[in-house]
Amino acid sequence: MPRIVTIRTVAERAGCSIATVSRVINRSAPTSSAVEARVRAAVAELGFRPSEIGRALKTLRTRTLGVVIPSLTNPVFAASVAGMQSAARERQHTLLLTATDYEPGAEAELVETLVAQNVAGLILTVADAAENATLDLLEAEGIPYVLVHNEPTRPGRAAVCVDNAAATFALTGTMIAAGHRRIAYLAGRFATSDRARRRHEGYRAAMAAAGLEPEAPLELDYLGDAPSHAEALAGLFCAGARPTAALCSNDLLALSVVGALRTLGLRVPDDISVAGFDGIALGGAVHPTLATVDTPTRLMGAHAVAMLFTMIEAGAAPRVEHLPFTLRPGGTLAPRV
Amino acid sequence: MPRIVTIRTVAERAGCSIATVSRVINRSAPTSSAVEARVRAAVAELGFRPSEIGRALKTLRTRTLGVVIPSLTNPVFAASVAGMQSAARERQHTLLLTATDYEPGAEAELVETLVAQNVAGLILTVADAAENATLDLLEAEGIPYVLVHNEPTRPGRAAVCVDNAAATFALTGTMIAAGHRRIAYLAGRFATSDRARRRHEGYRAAMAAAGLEPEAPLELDYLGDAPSHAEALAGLFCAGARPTAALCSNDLLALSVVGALRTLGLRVPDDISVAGFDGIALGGAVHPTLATVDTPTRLMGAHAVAMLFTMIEAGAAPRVEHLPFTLRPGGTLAPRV
DNA sequence: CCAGCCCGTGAAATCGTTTTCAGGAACTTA
DNA sequence: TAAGTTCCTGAAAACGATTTCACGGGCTGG
Repeated sequence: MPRIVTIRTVAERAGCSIATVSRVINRSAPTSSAVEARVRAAVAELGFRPSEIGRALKTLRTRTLGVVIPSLTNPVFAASVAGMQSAARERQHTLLLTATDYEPGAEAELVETLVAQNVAGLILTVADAAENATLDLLEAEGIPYVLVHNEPTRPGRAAVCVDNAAATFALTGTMIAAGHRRIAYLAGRFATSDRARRRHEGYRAAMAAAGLEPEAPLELDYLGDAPSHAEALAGLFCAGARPTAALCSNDLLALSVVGALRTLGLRVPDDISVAGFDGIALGGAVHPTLATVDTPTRLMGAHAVAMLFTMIEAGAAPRVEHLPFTLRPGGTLAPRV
Repeated sequence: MPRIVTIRTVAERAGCSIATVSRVINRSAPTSSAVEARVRAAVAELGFRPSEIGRALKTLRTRTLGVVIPSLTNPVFAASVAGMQSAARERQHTLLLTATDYEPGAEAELVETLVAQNVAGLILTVADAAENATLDLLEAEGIPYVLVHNEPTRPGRAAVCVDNAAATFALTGTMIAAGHRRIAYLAGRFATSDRARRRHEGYRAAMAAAGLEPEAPLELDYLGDAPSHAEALAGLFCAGARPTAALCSNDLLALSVVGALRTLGLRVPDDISVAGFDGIALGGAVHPTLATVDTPTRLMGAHAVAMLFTMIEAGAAPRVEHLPFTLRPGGTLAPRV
């Protein structure tokens, strides 16, 4: 029994045409105050709210933004979506949310779905922004989009992100300054994603700048069961000449690594220092607190929406916006004595 | 430059009427294999995808589910939305996601927005399911909805939840069995929400059943800064005869409480045992691991979607589905020696 | 061989809006 | 008073799909 009160109902009640009702509602043209009052009264009495669908069909524009992220389970993405949601709401828009769940082919399919819904624009975090047929398609169709977390190398792609390389460069520098020489690099399942690559580059650059030998990255599934992590880490950290510190490519991984090291009988940070990346809230709630790079995740989502609107409304050209990161000291990172 | 290829373009290309194209696409009526082949070819060549808007306007039904939650920042809600998303995707639907950010009046407004988009149904977590004008409105309009996390007392409201009272009853029982007699109850900002109330009831019932005196609940903002929590807890736990255990109404709060107690110089669990509620993933990543009630959050989201579909498609009557919880032992809860 | 059926197809109505176009009333100005 | 403005309003045409209705051709059965 959906939607029985349409603009026609209102028009009858107010004794005018539907065109006039539309004009009153959207203030799209001047109306006499008498008519306007009658229309407003009718709207209120009937509880009328214009159908977004009817409106969208005519204008071919919806008040909806499409979102594609890998997963909501990762607090980083959850936080940025939260930022998008509140920024969108301020502008009377809603989010059509989809997640790939790390399924490779899903990106293209989800974008297609969203485009079929005539979203006003898209915000997405993709595996690789460089060679991405889906993004090419959006550009070909002229549908505005903004990337979040991705750092596109190719010009012409709009994005909101932090400078991942600079951030790991700085973080690695802090660890080196604390006296660490052998710093392991532990990567999550994102080893193939563009941002993970950039982070790794920053690590290598910092090591090289200090005249140190970068370690080969060790790839781990984050938030996989801790036992498996312990096993994977045993080889590296239970050897004679082991690293004194571990740089993890994200916070979830870092928290898991701290736990795994503990089960191996290694103390953090006494035996091994650990640092993460992202700055998720819970990093500050654990003990010892997690040393990490604090990235303004929620803000990134909000800025992405803002940027998308400048593109939609003002036709602004795509650009890359770098948001500032800060190093967050934490108990897991101690000077090497 | 949106959407240049419509069903009409396809019809011309295939040399048939738009009605036939529609029939082929939806298999809504038999077509000759020759025509069908031509239409499919045209669809493929043109990359045609039917406009959800056009379709929705005619049928007055969208392939979209509206979601209203308090916040994405809480991993509990993020996880249940993740479950909804994947369940919806299996059924070729997408989520229109909104969050109230704990703003009191927002619920009604968001639901109105979603209804204006002609969502097929709604899934929501509200502050109070008992006396809720918004839900009454949905029922009056005949729009199907399912609550998640809420435990409606009034019959006729569909919901997927755990038995919060039974769960805290069990958890409190475990603590009592471990020898604790004075068990503090710490509540989050949800003190007013129906599920928080149910949890508190379970605690009180368990205490009463054991012939113990329930403590007055202490209300805290969760994930507020730890210092403020330490301050708030100091009075209770630095007294002479202090509780030996604290039951927290959710995991985020519990993690924060553990940290706050630590800053007060109290050891967990040696001096004070702590337990949470929800079973968020990170509870297992911290040390000591968090004792808690494990609730199938993601599953709840998925089940909510499933239930919603039975209501939409089969016209099933609203019902309350209780999902099982399990007590998850953890290092924060130790026997009192 | 003819009547009757079934099957595939197209024309047209419809969904709820926005928007263009034209017309009528009121008012100003010569 | 006539002509020219200005303003407000309504009729009607979109937008892109689904769906009803009717029709024509090829069957089948008597």
